[in-house]
Amino acid sequence: MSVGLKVNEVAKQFGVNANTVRHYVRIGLINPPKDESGYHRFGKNEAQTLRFILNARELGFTLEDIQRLLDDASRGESPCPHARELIELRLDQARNKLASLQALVERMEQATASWQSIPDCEPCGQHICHLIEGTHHE
Amino acid sequence: MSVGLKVNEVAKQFGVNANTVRHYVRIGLINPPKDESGYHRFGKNEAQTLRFILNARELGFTLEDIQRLLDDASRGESPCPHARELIELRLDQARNKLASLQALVERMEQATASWQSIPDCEPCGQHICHLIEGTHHE
DNA sequence: GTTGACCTGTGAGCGACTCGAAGGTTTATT
DNA sequence: AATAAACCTTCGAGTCGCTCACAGGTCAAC
Repeated sequence: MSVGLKVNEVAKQFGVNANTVRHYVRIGLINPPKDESGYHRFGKNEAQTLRFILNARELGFTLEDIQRLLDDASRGESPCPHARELIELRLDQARNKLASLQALVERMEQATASWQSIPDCEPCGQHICHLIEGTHHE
Repeated sequence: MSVGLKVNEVAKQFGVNANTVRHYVRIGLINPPKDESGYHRFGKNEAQTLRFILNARELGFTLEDIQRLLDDASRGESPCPHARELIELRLDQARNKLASLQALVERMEQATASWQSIPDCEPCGQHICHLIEGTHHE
């Protein structure tokens, strides 16, 4: 029976940066055993945990959320109730972020569009950059 | 002639957190002179700089960008060319972020919708959370 | 003269990595 | 057998734009 994959191997298999995997190990999301040389070895359980982490990350859970779900599962409890609560919260936050980002992009687009017809300013002491200071957004 | 406003006063006037103003002072975006008691005093120039910073921030410039624009202006050069370059870059980045955030929100919405009809799983050792692991997104 | 409200500078914390340094291990080549 | 290349380890620090906390100085009112 094989001892499992090393960090670079498992990272390559899942298509993520090896440093990302090390980060998850560092903060305790995954606890791969070490071989006699001190190398982390990812067996079936650890690979499953990593896959879970990457799936959850794709769904907008924070690493702290994921830690909590893993803790639930390791205590033999169903993580589903927390998963439902947490994704509700993260979805709400993501929608807020999305709205403010959309507003930002619109402001930026309006600014660049209006700047097309404005020449560069020469320093006059009255303003720092009339492009920026002349852009009004309420 | 007045020596100018103190941090809390200028922050209140512009509707920002005093700590934010202190942060800008700390990283050198604003350099308000100090009075005999060591208190930062914001006169007309400093207030103008703060207004510029807040305007530029609203347009998606990073603080480093803003520093650069202020440096241009203080060297007597027009910051406009850099402003045009930088907003192009930041707009591009904001659009990319927007797209990935939109995709995230869609994944989250699909997941929560599909979870409505799925009961909580009991721990079975086969999976960590079938809600999350059963959610497939390509 | 003391209370309370302000101010100062500094350090640390947020989130999720990402990079670098310093050093140990393994593999391949000479 | 020596050595070089390519891996691995831990740990610390950097990213961004704040935000908060700490320890202490200043000032106006009572």
